Amino acid sequence: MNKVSTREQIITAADELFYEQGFEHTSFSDIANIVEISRGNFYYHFKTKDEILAAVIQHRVIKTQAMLDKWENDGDTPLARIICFVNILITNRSKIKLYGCPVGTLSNELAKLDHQLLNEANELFSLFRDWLKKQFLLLGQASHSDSLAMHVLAFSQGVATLANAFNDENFIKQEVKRMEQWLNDLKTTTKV
Amino acid sequence: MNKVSTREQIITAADELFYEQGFEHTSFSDIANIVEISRGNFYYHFKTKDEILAAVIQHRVIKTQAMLDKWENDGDTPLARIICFVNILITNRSKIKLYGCPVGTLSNELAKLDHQLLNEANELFSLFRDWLKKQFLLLGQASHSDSLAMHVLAFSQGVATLANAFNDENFIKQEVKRMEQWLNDLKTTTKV
DNA sequence: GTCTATAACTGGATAGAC
DNA sequence: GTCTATCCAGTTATAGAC
Repeated sequence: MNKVSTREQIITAADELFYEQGFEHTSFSDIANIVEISRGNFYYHFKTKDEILAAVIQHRVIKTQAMLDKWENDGDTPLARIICFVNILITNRSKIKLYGCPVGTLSNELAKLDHQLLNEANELFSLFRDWLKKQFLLLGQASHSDSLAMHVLAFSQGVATLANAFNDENFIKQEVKRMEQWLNDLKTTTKV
Repeated sequence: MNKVSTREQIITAADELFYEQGFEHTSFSDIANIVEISRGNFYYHFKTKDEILAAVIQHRVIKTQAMLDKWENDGDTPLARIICFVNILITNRSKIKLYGCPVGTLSNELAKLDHQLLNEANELFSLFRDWLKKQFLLLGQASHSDSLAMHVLAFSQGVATLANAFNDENFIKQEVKRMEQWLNDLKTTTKV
């Protein structure tokens, strides 16, 4: 069992708190309390709050890329892989119900703060978008692969937002079923 | 030309700032600067920040109800009325691109703050949900009118979130077209 | 109803001892 | 690498003059 570095502990704690409480609402004390270090020590590892945010985003990018790579292997067909994506809504439903989607909510918070790291945060969306686009290309939807990728991404965002607002996990299941049906229909038609 | 009361001016300014900057990020000074009153005077009108938030939500509820009533009159058929709803995305696209949906983003922010007025904010979602449900009932979709209402609501949320993240107004137009097509198809089939 | 002054507190950030 | 002590700016909120 390796010892986890303080820096890593800070990133993990901040990652979670930024999701659950929002970036701005999370203070250095909040993070320091979880990691059980003093606020002063904090500054040895990160000089500014933005530095922590940058590290958290970087951490999420790496985790996301690893997840996409895993789906790439797990799914036998492009359709199966897209359904892997759709199913994260089910897997993460209890947290989504409480806090929404980690990607969408951070992106929106930073947009309202007019924060300089907004573009970096939106990179997470691009990872999903490009990956989905690739799958739709393989599905033979060459002419509108990007449009379909955006549609599936928008679907996931809408479901997360409403599941959060109405505190409703069942709604997630219902909509995922609808989306799977739509994806299956897509295979057999060429409708835009 | 009637003089607008200071109280009303505060509510209008707060309404806008909460949308553009978020609730927590907006300070009393921000609002006071716009209304051009001192921070001290502020407390004559509202004792706490939560009181302003409550007034802003109440204000939005009234505006929303008026808008729904207007659509009720403007649209000749239930389908036309639902399309009125979908088209707010087009009408408000420039602001949505910058700040997302005012309903969804406030709801999510308050959820993360674990704020006591979260339920009041979510009432805005319920207004739309119930109104849409009514239209789908009239469309003859008795058995899943609520599920369809939620689907259309989720659609609007997803589109707003992605339009904001990717700074893309065109995406809004594209998805609205897709939704209108889907609504038209719904009339002729009984597919869930 | 509006103002100034100020209290009470919290947040991010620094300096320097250990 | 970790700590305590401290600074400074910004925020909510109050008291009291005009």
